[in-house]
Amino acid sequence: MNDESRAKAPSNFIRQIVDRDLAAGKNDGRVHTRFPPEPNGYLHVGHAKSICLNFGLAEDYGGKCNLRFDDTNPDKESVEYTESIQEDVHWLGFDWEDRLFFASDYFDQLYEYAEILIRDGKAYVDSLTAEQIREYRGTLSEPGRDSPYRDRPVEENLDLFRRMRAGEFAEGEHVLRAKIDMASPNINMRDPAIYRIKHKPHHRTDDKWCIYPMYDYTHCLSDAIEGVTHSLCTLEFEDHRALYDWFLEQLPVPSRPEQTEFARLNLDYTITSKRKLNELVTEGHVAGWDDPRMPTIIGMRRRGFTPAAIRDFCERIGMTKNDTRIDMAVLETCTREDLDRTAPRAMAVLNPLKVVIENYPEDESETLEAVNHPYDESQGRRQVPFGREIYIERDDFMEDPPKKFFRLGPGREVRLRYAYFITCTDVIKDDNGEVVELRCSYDPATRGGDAPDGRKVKGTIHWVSAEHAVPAEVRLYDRLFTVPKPEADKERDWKSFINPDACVVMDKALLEPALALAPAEKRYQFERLGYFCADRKDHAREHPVFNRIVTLRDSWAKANKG
RNA sequence: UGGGGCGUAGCCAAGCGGUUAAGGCACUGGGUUUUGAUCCCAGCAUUCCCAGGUUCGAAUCCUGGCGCCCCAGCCA
Repeated sequence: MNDESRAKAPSNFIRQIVDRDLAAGKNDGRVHTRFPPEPNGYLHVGHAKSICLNFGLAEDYGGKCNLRFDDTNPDKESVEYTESIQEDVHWLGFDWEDRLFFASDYFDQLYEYAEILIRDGKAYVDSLTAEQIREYRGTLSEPGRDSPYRDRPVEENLDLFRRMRAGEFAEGEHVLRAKIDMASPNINMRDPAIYRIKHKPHHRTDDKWCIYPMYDYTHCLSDAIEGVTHSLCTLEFEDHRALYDWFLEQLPVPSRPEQTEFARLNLDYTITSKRKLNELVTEGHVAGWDDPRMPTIIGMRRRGFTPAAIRDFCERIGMTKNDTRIDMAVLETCTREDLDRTAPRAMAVLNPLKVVIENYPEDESETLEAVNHPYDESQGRRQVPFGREIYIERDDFMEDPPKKFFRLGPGREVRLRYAYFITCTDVIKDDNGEVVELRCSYDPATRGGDAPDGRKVKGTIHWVSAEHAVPAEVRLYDRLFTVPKPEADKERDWKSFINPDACVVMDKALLEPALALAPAEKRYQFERLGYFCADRKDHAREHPVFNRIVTLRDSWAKANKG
């Protein structure tokens, strides 16, 4: 991976906390984080923010970051997801070395801890139904009531809990609860469930267990077991911190991690909810988790976004507790900046219009030299074939152009990039009055693109040689939704805002020959159009397929809008 | 209505009692250019949710409002 030297991330409130802890000599000067996904879906940009935070922090402070799967719910989890998540984290440029962990690795220890809680009178087996537990819990403004089973003797609790583990009960029959405070204003402290019965095989422990620990109980203990110092999570867990601390205080844990919360990422014109992304996939609104319209890591990768751009993006958006939404332009800028530096240039015509250069000798062709990158000489040069018949972009011709249109029009002269000046001499139309072909003349003295007499042209357009061009499919991607906050509308279903034009297929596109040789996932700038990436699944020598990652900035289009 | 958070420009975000209130994105002008790209240069908050108060001095401290987000899974 081309990594360059990664600049140290700007400071933020979390780094200030780490600095303060270090200065106070906390944790023996260790900084240890973890990225803890549940393997119940694919990772998305929101996760990228967390990954960059956790791994980036460890990197910058000479610490460590674990990858730990929070796999406590076999109903939703699978190995498919554990594998894709590992691939995505690696692709983003981070490495957990030998620290790949699973919460399920700790099931034995977690069970022992639960027995300790029971013996200490701090947990009990409740036999209320789920429905009843909900009723007993109270509401936001009223306290809950104690379960009638709350004061079961320790021995009975122990016996019941062991029989739960042994599989003697059906799902829902009993649940192990922490005994805290049913009147707590913090609902999470009203005797939360810590173990529930699930007669389901687990993707790692198979059928060893039929009781599974809950998130709140598992997470803090897993952090403590791993020696995590700074447990970073999103804002919705802020209320859970009291519980996180409670378990750590009750149990003889080997270390004392501290939870800090930050705001999750909201990106305009897309969604970052695993549940909703899953819905898009299962209902067929997109072609899969890796659909280039998806804000999943795998989708963004397929679209062509680079790891460096995504990392840069995560740095630029900041790290605070503010509930924010980020303008898509930030991601686009990061992507353009990275690709402008790195992507070789090439010419492709998306919507071809034939041009015949009438004074160019028949049955002849030649080869012209083009640079692969305007300011990175090391990318070298290439030969581009040229001939009497070429194709240009339809948008680069106007029959009755305004004064400021610096492209082709009847009688106008433009430069063909790396080639010649041409002048449009005639416009050929079909029966419907549609322009089907242009007749032009060229100036042989302008070979390479400069006029010896010093005359200038305002415009330079791209082109491909008709004889040599390679047909291709080019997919133009755009934002997934038509509105910035598809989830915000109370009346309309968020799915009704799916952008029908988020993928426009140009199946008559023509490439300069060099492009057909591109390997999958190779990125280019198609001059004057944007950045494109050879599709990692569908691209082939015989049938090139390119995805548009992002357009070039286009001040002409902008000036003509509205 | 109980609890937990948040509020600095169109969007992010520094700021931690004394600064002309950083920086980025977006936007607007101008220059360079064989990509209407890139690059360069300039502009863009007399004011920090509001109102009081403390202070020689407040975005920063205090008090009271207002607005927004999260929590009532045997999900994470």
